[in-house]
Parts: sequence; C-alpha cells; structure tokens
Amino acid sequence: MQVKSFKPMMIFNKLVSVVTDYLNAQYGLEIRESAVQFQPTRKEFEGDYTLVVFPLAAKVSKSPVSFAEELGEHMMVQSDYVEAYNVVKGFLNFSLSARFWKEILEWTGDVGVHFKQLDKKGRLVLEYSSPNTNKPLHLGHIRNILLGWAMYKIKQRCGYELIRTQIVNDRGVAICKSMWAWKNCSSGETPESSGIKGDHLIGKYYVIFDKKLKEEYLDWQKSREAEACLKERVGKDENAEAFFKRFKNDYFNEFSKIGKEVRDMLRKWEEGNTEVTALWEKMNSWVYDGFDETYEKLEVTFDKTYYESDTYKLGKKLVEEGLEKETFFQKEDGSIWVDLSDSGMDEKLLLRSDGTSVYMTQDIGTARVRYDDFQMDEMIYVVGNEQDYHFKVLFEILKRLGESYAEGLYHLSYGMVDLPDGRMKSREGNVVDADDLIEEVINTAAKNVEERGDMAHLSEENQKENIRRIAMGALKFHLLKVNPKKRMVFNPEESVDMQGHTGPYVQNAFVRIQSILGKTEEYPFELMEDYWKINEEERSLIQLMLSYGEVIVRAGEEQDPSHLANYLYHLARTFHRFYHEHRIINAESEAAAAFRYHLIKHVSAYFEDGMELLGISMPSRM
RNA sequence: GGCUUCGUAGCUUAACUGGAUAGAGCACUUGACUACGGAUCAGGAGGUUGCAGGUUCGAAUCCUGCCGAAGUCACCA
Repeated sequence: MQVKSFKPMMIFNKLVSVVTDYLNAQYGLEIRESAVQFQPTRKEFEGDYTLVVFPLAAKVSKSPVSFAEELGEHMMVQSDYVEAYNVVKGFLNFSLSARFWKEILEWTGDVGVHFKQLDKKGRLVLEYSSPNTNKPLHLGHIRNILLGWAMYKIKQRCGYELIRTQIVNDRGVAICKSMWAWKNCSSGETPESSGIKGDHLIGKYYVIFDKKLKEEYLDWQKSREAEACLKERVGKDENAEAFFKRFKNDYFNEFSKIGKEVRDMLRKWEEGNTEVTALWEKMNSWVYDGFDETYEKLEVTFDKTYYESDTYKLGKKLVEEGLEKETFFQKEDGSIWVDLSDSGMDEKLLLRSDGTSVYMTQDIGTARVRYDDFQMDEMIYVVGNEQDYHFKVLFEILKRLGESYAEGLYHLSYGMVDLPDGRMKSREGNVVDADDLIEEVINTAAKNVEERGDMAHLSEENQKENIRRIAMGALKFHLLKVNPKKRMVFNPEESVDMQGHTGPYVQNAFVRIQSILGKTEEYPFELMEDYWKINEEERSLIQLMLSYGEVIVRAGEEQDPSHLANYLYHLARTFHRFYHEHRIINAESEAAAAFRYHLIKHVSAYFEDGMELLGISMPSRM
C-alpha cells in the first residue's frame, strides 16, 4: 500500500477510457467519456459496477449480450482492478478486486479529497430569508431558511465564494396596520413590559388590527351606504354574504375609517413624518430582536441584511433610467411599464401613476445594490414557488437592463408547506409558529432522553446541548430530506420522530462509531494488508464514500440538498447493517479489525461532514 | 379561462435524468441483546406509478388526450 499519491478517480476514468479507447480502435467510434456511465450494481446481481451496453451495442450493430461479453473480456485483460464480470441481458456487471477497495478506503480518509479538483467558481450572493416585519416567522420561513443554509454550505464546498443575505420587507401597508393597532389599542406595552418576544408582540397587534377592521366592517354592512354599494356592485348569482366576503379589501380601501387612517400613516411615512418614522423604527427594532433570536435557534447567520425601505429608491431611479433608454414605456396616466409579450410574458407595472413603487421596483433596486456591494457573478433567491412568475419577470427585466450578472440569476423555488388539514392561513390562526415548533421538538427530545437515561452521567449543560442537537437534527432533516421543489405536507408529529428515516438515525450511527472507537486501540493502516475477504457490507460502505463528491456536486448543481440527506440516510443504514453483521472489536483477525477500524473512522467523518453541510451538528451521546 | 407545477403502498416519500424484479420510513405484524449502544437489525404484509393511447430492446420518467390538485395571472407584498 505504498501508493500514497494514488487518485482513485483516475481508476474510474481509466476504466471508462478502456471502454472508449476500445470502441475507437475497433469500431472507429468517438464516444464522449460522460456517455459511458458506470452505475452501482443492483443488489440482486453479482458485481460492483454495471455498464449498460444497449446504447453502445446499437451503435456498432451487435447484439447487446455478445457485445457486453466482448467488452467484459477486454476490461478483464486491460485493467488489473477488474476481477470478474458477468452479463445479464445487456448489462455488463463487473467486480473489482480487494486491492481496489483498500486503495479507495485509504483515499477516502480525508473528506476534502473529493473537492480538491473542483474549479474555483465565482462569487455568489444568496438571499435566503425575506421576512415581513408585521408577523413572526413560521414553518414556511423555516423551510426557506434551512434550504438556504444548506445551499450556502454546499455551494461553498463546490468552490463558490458565498455572500449570505436577507431582505427585510419593512415597508408598506401591513406594517402600518400593526402600528395603527399598537397606537390605538395598547397602553404602550413593549417587549420588556409585557415579556413578549418582539416579533410576536407586533404579530399580536397585527391580529388585533384585523379584528378591529372586521368589527367595523360588520357594522358598516348594516348601513345605508353598504346597502347602496351592494345594490350597485353585486354580481349576478351572488348573494349578499358572498359579496361582502369578496368585497373586504375594497371596503378597506374605499370606505373604512381605520383603513383611511392606516393609509394616511403610510403616506406620512413616505413623506418622512418624524412621529410616524419614530414609531416605525421603534416597532421594527422589536421585530428584528425577535427574528435574531429565532435565527440563532436555527443556527444561521447573514453577512448582510438589506431593507426594502432603502432599496426601493434605487429601484425607482433604475426604472426611470430604463424609461429613458426605452426599455420601458409610459402610459398616459404616468405609470411606467415593461412589455414582455415578445418573451411570452405580459406587460408588467413598474411604477404606479402616482410615482410610488411596487414590489418589482424594489427587487430591481435590491439586485443593483447587491452588485454595487459585492460584484457577484451569480445570485440565488430562495423564495417560495408562489413567486415563480415574479422572478421570471424580474430576471427578464434585469437582462434587458443589461445588468452584468443577469445571466447568473436563479430562483430556488420551493414548494409550499401545507398542514395535514390544508394550507397555512395566518388570518385564521392556522399557522405553525417557528419558535413554538422549535420548543416542541426540543421538549420531545428531552422526554426521549429522559426515558432512556443514557445521558444521566453528563453535566446538565452537556445534556441540554445534546438534546438540542438531536431535536434540531430531527427537525432539519425532516424538512431537508424532501425535494425542495415539491409541495410538502408537514405533519408535526412526524417532524419529531427520531426513528427510521430521520436525522437522529444518522446521528445515532455517528455516536455509535465514536463509542466503538473509544473502546478500541488504534491500528496502523498497514495492518490491514492481510485482509482480503472484504464482505458485501464493507464494500457498500466504501462504494458509498467514493460517491460522496458526486452527491455534493449534484446537490449543488440541482440546488437540492435532499440528495445529500438521502445519501446520509443510506450510508447510515448501510453502516447499521454492517454493524450487526460483523464484529469490529474482536474481529476474526487482526487484519480485519484494522480494516474495520479505519472503515468506520472514515465513515463517521462523512456523517459529520455531510450533516454539517445540512446545518446539523452531532451529539456526543444520545 | 390562460400560463406554470404536480398526481408513486393507508400516510410521508426515493428512483443516479430512458435501464434490470419501482426502493425506503411511519403505521400494522413476526422475530433478534450472557459479544463493540435496541434511537438498531432481520423477516411478513402492503403498488395496474391518476386514466387511456403513443414512441422503443426497455417508460414512474419522453409525446398526445382526458381526470384531479396546487400556484399564478393586482397601480398587494
């Protein structure tokens, strides 16, 4: 085992080129190496890797079976590592030698080797949180944030330089509603005086506002004005009840007294009125303290926070510039639009007739501010799929404005999180609050730990930290194991599961290995030289470790951390089975013990590294 | 209604992008600790991959048409 500089990827490439060279020499076929793919052989067949020969056989017009035989024979002769092969239909399965697996095992010791050959990529701005300041974070935000954090780690590993940002939506009517309610319906309570977390306090007044508005609306419905309005605007086949249900928003804008007060407040805010601005600043600061606490519990941080109250101004300016360049156009009422119909989209409003900005305006500004700050090459927005169209339009606009980073824009669009009884509706109080959820998983983990009693000898502080890691591991894994694009149904009971396809299952494999390593002596690597009968479970573990780099790269390129989560589960499953089948301490020979010692040591490093990329840390005991 | 996305075991989901007998977990059920941690392992049962066609050596995956669900089409964010 003197091959310290040995690079296993080269074996793979060599095996591939044995095939491509042969096709070239014998048949004059130029085949790209990427077209020759070895996949792990399915369990029910003999062999380690499989080459699907059908497409190749078709190209040389031979029968798949005989051509597979031909290739297999050739590989046996050409490569020292190919020990045996068999052909089933058009599938060529080949087995690699013990020497191959031992050399791979040695190579896998340093997790970093998988990434050494990756090119340096550019600078990447990642936006992975975009909260509104009128209510606390909920389950949907958690999915968003955890996805973003995992992407940060994974992209970084793939060679990008990452800038983590959030955009705070701190302006607009919604915030004014909370402000109005606090001003009119509280006796000046603060987070300190009430003991309520700042973001929850604001949320409380947002709900109070909604209640007040509803009361006012109900009263109004009995008025003459309402009667007249109903008569005038009710639709055909519509009863009064249905009408009033749909009319609520128009009522707020046209008839509501408190609605008018809220809009006055917004106008004053935009004019820079000192009293309103002071209230706005005070209440926002409460919210930020609350958010920070939640972020801390989720173990995430940001390099830079942007506020829409800052960026919308630049957005306006860019829109006006776009108008001068005739990228945009103006309607008679003064509103500014972009016409994207030649790209299969619609006309889109960019600036209202009264000159105030809309959502799109802000996002144009925010993008440019970020470029001024960081000169990024690419940017990823982690935002729910309800905004797919918005981002499609935004990216097209930035392209037309000639922004240099416009070709590197991505919307990591994740599916909504539904509850078993349907969509979350904040209005109806049917939301899973982020802080509540975190508290709940920690309580559940604590209960489990207490029942087991495996941690009793640890210090209280130590126990608490382990419990926290297990709980967060369960929650995070549960959200990250499914494909981000898919809408997911979140069952609170399943999110605190700690058995089966879960985070704690992976953590358990890790903790188990640490426990074993603590009980055995260290073996020098050379001692495994005499171990030749590598069993199926051992081979599977090495094979999995060998594919780690591929998995991460794929997760990065597809912006899908679930590939990594499922890989780690698979690795843990394979380890647990191995553990039950084979002795590590007191193995059948010293060579076997040495081999397994290094094997599990390496495997545990992959657990720790992979989970870290998902934002999950390992407990010391569980 | 237009556009977008999605229908896989009772529930939650996977399938290396067109490959072998669709793989897991939960729940249900039968077993396994006098050997390294039972938050584990082995087994059983559970599937016409929404339906119907088509493309080919081969389809959950690609094409067409239905059926069903969600999102979006604001001078909201």
